[in-house]
Amino acid sequence: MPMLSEVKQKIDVMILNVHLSNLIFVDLLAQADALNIISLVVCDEFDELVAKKTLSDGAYLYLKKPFDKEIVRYLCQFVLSEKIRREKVREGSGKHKDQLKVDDVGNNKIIGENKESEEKNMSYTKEQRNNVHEAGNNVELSEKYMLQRERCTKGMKKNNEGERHNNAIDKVVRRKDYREWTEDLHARFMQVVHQLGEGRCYPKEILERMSLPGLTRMQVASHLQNLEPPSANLPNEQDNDFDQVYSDDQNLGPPSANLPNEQDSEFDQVYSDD
DNA sequence: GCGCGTATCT
DNA sequence: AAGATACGCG
Repeated sequence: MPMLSEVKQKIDVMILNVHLSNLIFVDLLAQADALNIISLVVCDEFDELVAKKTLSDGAYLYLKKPFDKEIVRYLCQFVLSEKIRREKVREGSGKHKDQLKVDDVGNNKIIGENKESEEKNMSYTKEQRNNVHEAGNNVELSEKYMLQRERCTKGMKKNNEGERHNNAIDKVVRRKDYREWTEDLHARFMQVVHQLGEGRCYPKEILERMSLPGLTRMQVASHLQNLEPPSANLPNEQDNDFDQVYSDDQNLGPPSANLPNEQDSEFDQVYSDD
């Protein structure tokens, strides 16, 4: 473990050969995970429970021996793709949502869309990339030999000591679906907001008027929050006596100095898309 | 306990 | 940056 963190050159991958009789390597896995080192665990037996434990402890793949050379070839591609994925996540190359897509287990989708960042650091050829893609989609292969770690660990709420009966009940706590506000969705949202007017732009009503199946009030609220520019508050129409005091750059005069029709246009400004 | 606004987290 | 979550308040 000290070696992992003290070695100067960055370690990309750690391959761990283990026996089921000896499971004390979990700390090592955790250490590697903390250092963002990709860990492969190799074992000569397949035990699903151990495999899952291993994966949840930070391993990226669990492999049963023996495996042929072809697997090894795919293996480096798996590692490579994971490495790229992590890099992208780390530098948050935002904008492109590929990275955050909540893939389910086993579908190691390869990011092929982004052009620059990968070209820069890596030097693999295009055909290699295609092979990677192939490997990622080769479900049969991956199911036969390995179990892949599920991403997006999270979603467990207050999993406190209230319940000692840890068994099949808690199952898989799925992360709440990530709501992506597409153009259409946003447009619909804006339409409803305008339709409601500044008087009652409350999440609940917006939610109801949008009438979309999976949408939650929280999501609407969150989106609404992002919409508002920091200093402008909306739910007032004309009875804002003291609000204007806090706006610094305009309306230096008393509140009564407002032009009668300026409020509407101001509202439009606030909510018009850039 | 819900719905809201706001702050903070990922 | 875009959403999710936490939290306090009425």
